[in-house]
Amino acid sequence: MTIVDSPALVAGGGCPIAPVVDIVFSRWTTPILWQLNAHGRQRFTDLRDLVEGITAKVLTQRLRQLERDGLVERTSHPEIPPRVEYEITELGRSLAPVFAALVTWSEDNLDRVADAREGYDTSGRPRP
Amino acid sequence: MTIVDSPALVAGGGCPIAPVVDIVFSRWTTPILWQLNAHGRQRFTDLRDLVEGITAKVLTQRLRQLERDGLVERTSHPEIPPRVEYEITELGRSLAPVFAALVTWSEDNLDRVADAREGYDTSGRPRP
DNA sequence: CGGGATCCTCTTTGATACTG
DNA sequence: CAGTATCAAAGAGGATCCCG
Repeated sequence: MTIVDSPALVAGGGCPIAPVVDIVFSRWTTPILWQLNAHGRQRFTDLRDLVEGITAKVLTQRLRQLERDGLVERTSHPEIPPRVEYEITELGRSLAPVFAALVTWSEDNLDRVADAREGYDTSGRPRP
Repeated sequence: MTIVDSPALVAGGGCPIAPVVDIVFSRWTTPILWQLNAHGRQRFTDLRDLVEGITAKVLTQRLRQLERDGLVERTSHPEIPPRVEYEITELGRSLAPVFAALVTWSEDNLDRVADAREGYDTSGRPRP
């Protein structure tokens, strides 16, 4: 069994991109990758400050997951006090085209979503 | 206040693509859009069967959200028994390049993620 | 048939305290 | 500093029943 026919994909409703979505777009992973890509190698605390709103506990969880998936590399310096640095990997950087496509779509269509929401909230709600 | 400086984005850790991620990659939305795009207009029950694993309640919630965001259009036929059809909109189809980028990335890199996971689980776990 | 309402479970998250 | 442990809170999701 490979990653593409894992239970996660089957649970994804028969959608070919369900695995990537699980890997790249689970909660907090996008901001973490974005900040690591924008600011380079970061210490744990500095990264926590860059990713606004995240707690240390959750940041640790997400970094472990990203490290396991090969998108982020962890470097521990055996010093006192301890120093741990995180860096985006080449595999992580290979997501750049995906992120670029999302930026483009945002610029072109985010205001259309806002319009749709306004119309829906005003008068478009489902009628039976 | 526009959609791009909404609380959701601020909570997204200062990441420019956080709004799109909220809209497009919340749970189940990708499989739903994928199936609607692949199979065209669908009745509620048929769509539920296409999206494996989803319950009627959750499908309704997600469809409401997608309709509000303008990605899906709902058509209700006042008959007995009732008939409701869902269809992807032009705005929804404009996501095609994003989805295509994800397919490409999957084909090129999903096995690398699998390798990274195996290495991590075998011997790569964080050492203090 | 397409849901809405209700109840209940279970995972995720937050807050706080503690340690090598 | 960079976590881990623990407990409490919250929200998502499932199961079931009912209605137009």
